Parts: sequence; C-alpha cells; structure tokens
Amino acid sequence: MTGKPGKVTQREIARIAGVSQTTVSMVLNDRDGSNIRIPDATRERVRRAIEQSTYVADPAARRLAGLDNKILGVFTYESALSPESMDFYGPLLNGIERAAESLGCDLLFFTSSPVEEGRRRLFHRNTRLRLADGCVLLGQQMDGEDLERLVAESFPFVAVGRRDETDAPVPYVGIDYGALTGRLLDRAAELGHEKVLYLHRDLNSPTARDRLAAIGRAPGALAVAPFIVGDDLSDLPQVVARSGATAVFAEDAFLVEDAALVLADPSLSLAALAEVRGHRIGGRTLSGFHTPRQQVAAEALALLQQLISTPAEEHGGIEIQRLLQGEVALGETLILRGGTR
Amino acid sequence: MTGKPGKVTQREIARIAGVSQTTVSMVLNDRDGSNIRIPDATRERVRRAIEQSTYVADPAARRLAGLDNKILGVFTYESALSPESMDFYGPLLNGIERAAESLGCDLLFFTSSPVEEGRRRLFHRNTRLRLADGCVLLGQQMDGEDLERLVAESFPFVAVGRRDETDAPVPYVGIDYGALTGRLLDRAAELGHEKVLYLHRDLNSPTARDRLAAIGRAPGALAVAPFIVGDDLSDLPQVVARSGATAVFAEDAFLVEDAALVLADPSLSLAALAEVRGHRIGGRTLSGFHTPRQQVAAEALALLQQLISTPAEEHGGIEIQRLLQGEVALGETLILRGGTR
DNA sequence: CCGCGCTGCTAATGCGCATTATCGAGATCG
DNA sequence: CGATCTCGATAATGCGCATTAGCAGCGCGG
Repeated sequence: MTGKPGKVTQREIARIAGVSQTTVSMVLNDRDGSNIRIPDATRERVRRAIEQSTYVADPAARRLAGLDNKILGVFTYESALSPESMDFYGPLLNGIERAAESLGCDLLFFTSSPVEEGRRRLFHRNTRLRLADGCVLLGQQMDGEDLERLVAESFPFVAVGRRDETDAPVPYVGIDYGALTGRLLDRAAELGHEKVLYLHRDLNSPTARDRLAAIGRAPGALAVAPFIVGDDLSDLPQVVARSGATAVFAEDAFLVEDAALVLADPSLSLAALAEVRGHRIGGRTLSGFHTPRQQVAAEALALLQQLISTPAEEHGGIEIQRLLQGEVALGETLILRGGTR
Repeated sequence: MTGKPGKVTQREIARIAGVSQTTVSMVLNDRDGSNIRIPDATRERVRRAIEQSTYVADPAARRLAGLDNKILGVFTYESALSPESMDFYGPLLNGIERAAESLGCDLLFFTSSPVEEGRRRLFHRNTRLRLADGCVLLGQQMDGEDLERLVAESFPFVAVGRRDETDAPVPYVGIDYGALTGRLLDRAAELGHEKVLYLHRDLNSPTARDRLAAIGRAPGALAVAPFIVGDDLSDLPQVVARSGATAVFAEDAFLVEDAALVLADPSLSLAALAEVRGHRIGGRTLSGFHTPRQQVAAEALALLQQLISTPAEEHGGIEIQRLLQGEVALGETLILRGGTR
C-alpha cells in the first residue's frame, strides 16, 4: 500500500539517467573515495534526473540497510495530548518538538501501545519501537521491566524525570527536586516556621523519594512531619491543629489547592514542592518551584542524540544521568510565621 | 545502529524452534490455507520460542515487504505543540491521538520538515512521509503543490479543514462554516439588526471564502458589509459609525477581542464566525460557534483509515469530502438591536 | 505397485536501499 | 609491446520480512 503508482525508486532514476542503481545511491549520499569515483558530469546527470522526478528515498529501505533514520520515538505512559495532561506534558512536548526540529528529526508517538492494567506497555507484539533511532520516555511512573529491557537490548533511550527503579543505570534528564525542596525549607525556616506538615500521596516514585529525603535533611530549627493523605481530606484541619504546624506543604499544586479548600486558614503558609505556574490559592500566587521543563526536554533529546551517534563502547564517557536546577518560586502563600505578611 | 546486540530475528526464532524462517512468519501472521498448513503442535513450538525470546518484528522490514505499518503521519504547517498553537491544535491533536489509539496506529510527526519561506515543506530530500501508511494534514493554510503531489502519487491523506485550492478533489474533513454563518446571520436578523459590519483579514483560505459566500446570501432584511482590516484598528470606530452598523462580526475570536477594545461600545453586538470557547468580551461570553474539533479529527482519521484499506480503484465509492456541523453559540455579546438585553 | 492427492513444511524470491567486490577500458611504465 | 595502474562504473550481496512455488513423504484407490 505504498502507493504503487507514484512510487519512484533509485532503479527508475538509474534507468532515466542511464546509469546503475549503485551510482544513483552513491550520488545521493555524496559518497566518494578511492574505490568510488564519479565524475561531476555523471553526478549532474543523475541529480537532474532526480529533480525531474518525484523521488524520495524509502525510509524503510534505508533503515533496513542499516542507516539511521532521524526518527525519535516518544513514549508516554499516559495519554499525552489530552487536555488534562497538557498541563504536565505540554511544556515537555513543546521542548521535544523544538529540539527535534533543530536536530532534523521526526517524532514517532507510540499511541498504539496497548493498555494493560491501566498502563501502556512499551513492548508488545507489533511495537514500532525499532523504527526509531532512539526513544524518549515520559510519565510520572515507569515500568521497571521496560527500562531493564531497553538497557539489555542496548536500545538508545532517555527517560524524562529521575529514575532509580532498576539496577542498571538508566539514562535520564530530570529536575533536582531534592535541592529545590532543601532551599524551600531553608526559606521557611528563615520566615520563622518551626513545624511544617508535608502532605503526600503514597506514591513511590523517585522524585517523591527525593523530596522525602530532602525533608529528612531539613535544617535543625525546622521539624517537617510527612503525612500520607488519601482522597478524603476532611480530617485534615484536626491533623494540622494537633501537629501545631504553621505551614503546610504538599507534593503538588493540586494537592495544595485541595488542602487549602479544607483548611481555609489564610494565616497558614502553603507551598507545593512542585511546579506552581498557573496556580493560585484564594487570589494569592502559590509558592513552590519553577521548573525548566522545556529545557529538560531539550536536554533529554540532546542526550538521546548523543547516545545514538556514539558507539556503545564509548558510552562510558557520557554523563547519562542529568539533573537540572529549577528555582524556588516565592509566592504569596509562604509567609512569616503567624503573620499575614 | 538498530541495537545489533539485542536484536532477535525470525531466523533466530526458527533456529531455536527447529523450523524455517518461513514457518515462523506464517505462525506470526496466523496464515493458513490450502498451500500453507502448519499443525498446532508446530505452531505451539514456534510460539513458545517467540515468547521465551524478546522478539519483535522489525517494522522497516515489514514495510519493505509491502505491509501496512499502522503508522499514520501527522503534518502541521505550523509548529503543533507550542503553547500558542495549542489553542487551535490542542483539541485536534487530542482527537487524533484518541482515534489513533483505537485504530492501533502510531503517529509520526514530521517535525523535521525544513522551513522554507516561513512554511514547512512536506516534500523534501529525506522526507519520512512514505514510512506512514497515510497522512493527516493540519494547518490554516496549505500548500497547493503539496496537495497536488499527494493526489498524483495517490498517497493516502486527509486534510483537516475544507480545501479547494486544487483542481483535483482533495479528501478533507472540515466544519461547515458556511452553514454556521448563515444561521448566525439569521439569528442577528431576528434580533432586529439590519446592518452588520464583517471584519476580516485578507486571507484567501477556503473557509474564509465560505464565510464570505454565506454573507453574500444573507437574509434580505440584513445587509452585511465586509471590511478588510490590517494590524491597525484605530480608525475602526469611524468606520462602524459611518456604516451605521449595529453589530460587528469578525473572522475569529481574537479579531473580535481586538475590535472590542477599540470600539468599547457595549450596545454594539459582537460575534466571531469561529470557535469562541474560552473567549469573553468584558466579562460577557462571546457569541459565535462551537465547533466539534475532536470529532473532526476522529472523522479525519476514520476517513484516512478507509482510504488506506481500500484499493484505489474503489475510492470512487467513498465520500472523501466531509463537512461536520457545528452549533451556533449564542453568547452574551449578540443582543437585541440597540438594547443591552 | 503405480499414480494421485493430501499434508507439512521449506527454498527461493523480492521489496528499496547501501555497500563490497569486481571489471573493462584506457593511460602509463618498463 | 606486455604488465600494471587508474578511472568510471556496475553486478552481487544483505538487511528482515512476507509470499510464491514447490518438494518430500505418506496413505489410498485402482
């Protein structure tokens, strides 16, 4: 179904130019050397034949013949283009698109991956993964097996977001939430807070662990109590009151919003240990982080390209795990202890 | 660079299962018939060998061997994933993603297409177009040559948005702006308006022409005067005053917003002859259309799939130009002539 | 016991491309 | 004037898969 009628091959070009298919290939790829010599006259003749026709190289054939295809795979563990996930994926996808554009690569989205147990599977009977030169993986949580297998097959890939769920070192580009969390806690201490409640879901992702670890390293003057929340936040006010916390932090901006609705106490400081762009609490800009997502995406593609174009033996020389620094966004919800600013 | 080490081929499977590569292929594709007979015992043996291994078919080879690849191309004449274009492309991309998912297809974004004269080129030296079974084209304006060539090469494709810039019939799925315009004008007439000013850019797109044509067929009681605007709207108030119009319509919601800022007259009715979701004018919901963009995308993919899976000779039996009906959104800016509602 | 049909499988081929190994013809040299 | 070298180009091969043609073996009827 490759549109038989309009299909022009190198053979056809060769016939027109009165040369062999080999010669056409040579001309197209600008090959030259001691063994391959084509005078400019012939080159020109072939070139004209190509320009007269509608020839385009068949990427499948190129690929089969062992060349790179300038195609990068994009795999998302959740639907990437839905309005809900745009908030998270949008900046990443934008960064990926721009990076791919400047690298001259096309992007293959693996939308066909069948959903099993609520999550997309990267490997399946008819995965088109191999069509890509390499692949970017996106998603809050990833499948350890997928990652293992990619490493085992030495297929070039880069995860977006820090990963530590496998034994083998997984290439990733992420944001240093640990450092950000530390800086935000420092700031809270400066503002006089001594007790903070940290709300989080029971998610076991690497970044969730990073945040918790950073919390464990909180400055001495600050006591941060982690608290796992479920869907029902109705008893949160009691928990806060009992803890004596003067600030409530949460894993992400949505959780802060939910908590704020229940708590309804403007003297309480609030912050999300995550991106807060576009989030407001009762008219006040939410405190938290600004994370360079486009930059993460760009860096991920750069790393991927590097992995692809470097022979596997030399991968030792590449820094395959990269954390980018974000910045603490001091919004209007993180205030002096007890004060209203 | 296809990850030599981890690559498992049918040959390898055949060796393990003690059969020929042909047999493996047959088992994988569930082929059976008078000429091809494989007892269940053998089938099972092959299947086990496959499951034990990490075999995945090489899509490039499949493609080269003449099969469909379940890959649909997505070509956008502008950057698709940037924040600015998300407003327009977002719903379309979402619809495309969902449709592709249910069709079991992957999506190939041609982000690599070089930009010439401000527009992306579909055809270029290394286009990966042919890797896809077919292609969806997105963009406000398209290149007539691209369309002609796709038709000429009988490459399956569908344009999103009505097209008429070529002689050959181009497959498209669009929104019936003509009908919508007609209905909105009827409504304006009912509300007592007799003179309307229609602001538009000097864009020569099919939908722009459709709107103008529908305006030409306005009900007798209503006189609609088209007016081409540039970037500077400062003399608009005079134009409106001189025309005696009691309502100002415009090509799109942004143009209405710009005009409203300049005109600043709440007794003037306003409407966009386009999607108005998310647009407000001075706190009032803007009147205009609600267009089923996800549906357009889904329909486009359905048509594309149909074109791909139907032999070209039978394309005559397919309705390749489809207009979907939107609905008029009667917002708060289209009011009784002279009244404030 | 010879042919015939059926079963179960495989060898051979081609898809379009890149690459390797040659090859014929003329130029150069000894 | 035969041996060698260079130039210009090509035939042959393989990539991994699907497909077509065909082959060996066996049972069965005549």
